[in-house]
Amino acid sequence: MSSPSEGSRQERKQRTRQAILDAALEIADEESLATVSLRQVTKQVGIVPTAFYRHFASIDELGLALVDQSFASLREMLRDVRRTSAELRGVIEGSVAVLVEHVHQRREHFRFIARERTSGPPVVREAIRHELELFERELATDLARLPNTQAWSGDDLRIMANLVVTAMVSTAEAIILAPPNRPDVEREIVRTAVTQLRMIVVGAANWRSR
Amino acid sequence: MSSPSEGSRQERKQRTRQAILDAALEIADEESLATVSLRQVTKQVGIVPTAFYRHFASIDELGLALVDQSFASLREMLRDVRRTSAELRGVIEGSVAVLVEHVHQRREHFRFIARERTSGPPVVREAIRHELELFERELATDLARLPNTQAWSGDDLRIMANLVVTAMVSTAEAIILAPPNRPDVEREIVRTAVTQLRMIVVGAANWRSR
DNA sequence: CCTTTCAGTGAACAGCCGTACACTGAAACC
DNA sequence: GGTTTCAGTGTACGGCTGTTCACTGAAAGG
Repeated sequence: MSSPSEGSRQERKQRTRQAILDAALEIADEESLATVSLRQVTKQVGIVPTAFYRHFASIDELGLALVDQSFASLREMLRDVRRTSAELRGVIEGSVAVLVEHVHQRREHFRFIARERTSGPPVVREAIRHELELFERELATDLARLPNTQAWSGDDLRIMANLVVTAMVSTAEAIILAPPNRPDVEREIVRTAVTQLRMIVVGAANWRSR
Repeated sequence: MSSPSEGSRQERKQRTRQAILDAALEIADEESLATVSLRQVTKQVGIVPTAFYRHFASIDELGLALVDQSFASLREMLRDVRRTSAELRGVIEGSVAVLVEHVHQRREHFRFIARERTSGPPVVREAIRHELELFERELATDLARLPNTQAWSGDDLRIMANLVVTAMVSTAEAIILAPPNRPDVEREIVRTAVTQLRMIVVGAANWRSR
């Protein structure tokens, strides 16, 4: 009559799995994935420590699952950037606005990537590095559609994409770090990001045409 | 006759303190400062765990001391950049070369900053953020001496310095991550860094003069 | 020379860590 | 309806964690 929860067995398993991922993400947010213990996570979920192994073989594997989910958020953002860029002028302003919106919506995912990229378990670090490289390539194809970039080499597009990604990761970090409910601080960050993107775009164009 | 080691009492204390810092830096390099335990460190130094407290009140305090030493390395680099930039043409190439050299020489310090900036204990994170801000300001005054920047606002100089620091931190990370004894890979990183700095400098100049 | 200082010692503590193993009981299957 | 599957349970283990406290013995100071 009264099940411990709704749904079929595999639905319930999936829900527990997601609860573990959410709990780990939340705990890791305080310091880093390296400080997340299996026991903390399971306690927060409300299951016994050993039940963890029904879902993941190790914390590393859990970390890789978090990488997947975090990059899903990142790609969602890229889709939004493409959609809004097609509509109207002000590509740079629009893109930064989308970035800001997504960082707020999926704050923990963006912070996870920024953080574990340099500090996580080696496997996780490697996975993030790889995903970021793919992401850069995707961005490079978008940049190729900008005006004044038709004659560029693939190399130069990749270099520019790398710089843009670096600057945007840094912008995301700044937004995350900023105190909440301070629209003035955030507007300043946006202004900096927009200016930096302009420097990059205009600079790349002028440098190439020489 | 045979002392446990040379030197006066406070000299020996200073040497032990440095040994603790070195050991912590080495252990943190594997994952992060958050995974460094007092017992690991003291074991590596060859002293008993409780002796740690004769030098630091906590791991956090040790972390702050590491921030100091790491930024000393960073400032040493900036001094070298200034010295070589004054001599000759090719400011960008010269500066990147200096960066590469210093990253190799003080690899663990650079990695420590890049890593703990986002993942360390909150106090350490905050200290690094603050030091990086000072560093950016220092760099901004240097950038003001470049050609075509006389008319710039302080704001724009700061924004540009921020972008340069971001790009150089990213370059340092790439060098550290690169497999050793692969001059081809490293040359590619240098080429990317130089191109990116050119994009920034040329772009900033052109954008401003409009 | 006698006293004070203090870096390093060593035992003991309570608490958390990952993981092993045998188990239960309800859902899924035939 | 009887059997199988399997998410979650409960106990137990050795090992590592930070921190306490009283101590030793050599260097520093009067």
